[in-house]
Amino acid sequence: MSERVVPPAARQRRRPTKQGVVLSEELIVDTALRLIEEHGADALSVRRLGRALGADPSSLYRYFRHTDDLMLAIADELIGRTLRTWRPTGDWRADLRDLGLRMHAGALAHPRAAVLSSYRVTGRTYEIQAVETILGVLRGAGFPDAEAVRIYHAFIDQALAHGALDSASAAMPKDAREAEAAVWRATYARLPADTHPHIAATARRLVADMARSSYPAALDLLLGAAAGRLAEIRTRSGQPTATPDPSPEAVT
Amino acid sequence: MSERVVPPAARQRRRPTKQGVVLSEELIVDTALRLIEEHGADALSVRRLGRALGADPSSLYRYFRHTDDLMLAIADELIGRTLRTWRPTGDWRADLRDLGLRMHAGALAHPRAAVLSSYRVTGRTYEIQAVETILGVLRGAGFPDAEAVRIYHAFIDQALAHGALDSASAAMPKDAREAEAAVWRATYARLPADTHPHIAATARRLVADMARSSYPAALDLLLGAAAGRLAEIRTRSGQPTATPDPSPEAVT
DNA sequence: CACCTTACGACAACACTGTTGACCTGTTAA
DNA sequence: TTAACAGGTCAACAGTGTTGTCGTAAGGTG
Repeated sequence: MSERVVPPAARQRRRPTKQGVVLSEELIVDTALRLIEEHGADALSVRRLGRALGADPSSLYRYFRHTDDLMLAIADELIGRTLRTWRPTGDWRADLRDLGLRMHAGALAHPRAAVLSSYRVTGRTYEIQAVETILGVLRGAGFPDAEAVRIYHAFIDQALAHGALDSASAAMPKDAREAEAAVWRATYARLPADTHPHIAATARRLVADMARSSYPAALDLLLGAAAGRLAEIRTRSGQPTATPDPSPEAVT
Repeated sequence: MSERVVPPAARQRRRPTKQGVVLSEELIVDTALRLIEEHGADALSVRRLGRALGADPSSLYRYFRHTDDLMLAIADELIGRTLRTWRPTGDWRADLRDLGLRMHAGALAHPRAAVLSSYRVTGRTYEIQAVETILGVLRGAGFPDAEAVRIYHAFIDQALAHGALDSASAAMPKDAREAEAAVWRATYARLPADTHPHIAATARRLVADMARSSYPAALDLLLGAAAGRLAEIRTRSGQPTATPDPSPEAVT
């Protein structure tokens, strides 16, 4: 097989497709994202993507070794898009909160890509850029290196894990998703108080609350804990903790 | 089609398979779990499962409407197994910590099943039992209903999300997992300080820290925040926050 | 014990999936 | 002008979930 995929830099013979399209890694990724967005998560298959591009499915294997590779490229593009819409203000807590929410929203906009990429390390440019940026925010805020790394890890894992969780339900076929909602209403909301007193007592709240994502609350929790650590560190290191921390613990 | 699946209670004609196996919902679920565990996540397909059971694939559709149904049954069995090994002591914080860690461990023990079941609501017996139990612990500890529901939601989502995240990497084929680790060492640990100062400064810590799960830390964070809320609630409601919480809200 | 009903396992087919080896042709460098 | 070869195309393979149809053996009934 020698090597089927040629590194993008070396590409030059840009022969058009039978239908007149000139393929490129970029065009493929963009089309894949559009496909996911328009026709749902299950719409992304090599064959469908080929059809959408106006090319034979097997052409894609000249650009990506396998579907997984393509997914990583898509994931990195998503990271890039999120990063580009983010405007840091200098307030580390507000900035990280904003970034976390944007990452989560980005994941929800492309559920299938998010699910796949949550546990993968792409090692591509945008991912590296994101790591560098977040570490920069934390170290800039005054966290010592060990602490910065630990908080970075917690922050990114939380964003990815919740993003994947919420994406996964969003990526389910519509009828399955409706069936889930029906389970809450039909099963949980109707359990008798004598066998399931706690569920019965909280049924209304339960049904309402479970329909929402728990990410924003979890994010604020994490940032709150980090802020606490920072204050502690500042006090200990001589600086007499002056900043009164005006964070408005608002949970959407 | 009338109805292909017969409710388990009504089953009586237990005709054996050509290969002599007598099918049952239970046997199918157990075999599926074994299959997932032994041969990886992709090993679970209707056809493979049929082969492992010694039955025609289509027979399974007499027991489950579609694969999704089967996955829910598997997920519920997993919940049940976790719940059965858990012994509550009456100390809500310790109990929830223990349960969270057990759920996480259970997920890691069956990585492929955990990934698939993390985002689904089964509505089956064990899941209902788990919800009732956790709500009971929280309400027994003195959390008002609204708070109990909110904390329950955060707790369960966190356990599921981290369980799925950590399971997903554990479920990757071995060579892919090694490739990921290599990315950290080969890419991140070698970025020059002039273009990526923050990564370069923390590279060693970063590589070491990213190899571990962030769940235990995240769990303690959550429980700490909940404990803080509880103290606040008690003070406000007149009780001068002294009681060391002896409530034995043990739910079987 | 024989009969009838029907649950349920088996079979074959459908439309789909990712992936690969062989082939052929247009582009480009020499 | 020509030769090399990148890269698009084709056909095929092995797999997937799912369903309509059919035959048969198990069970209740008389």
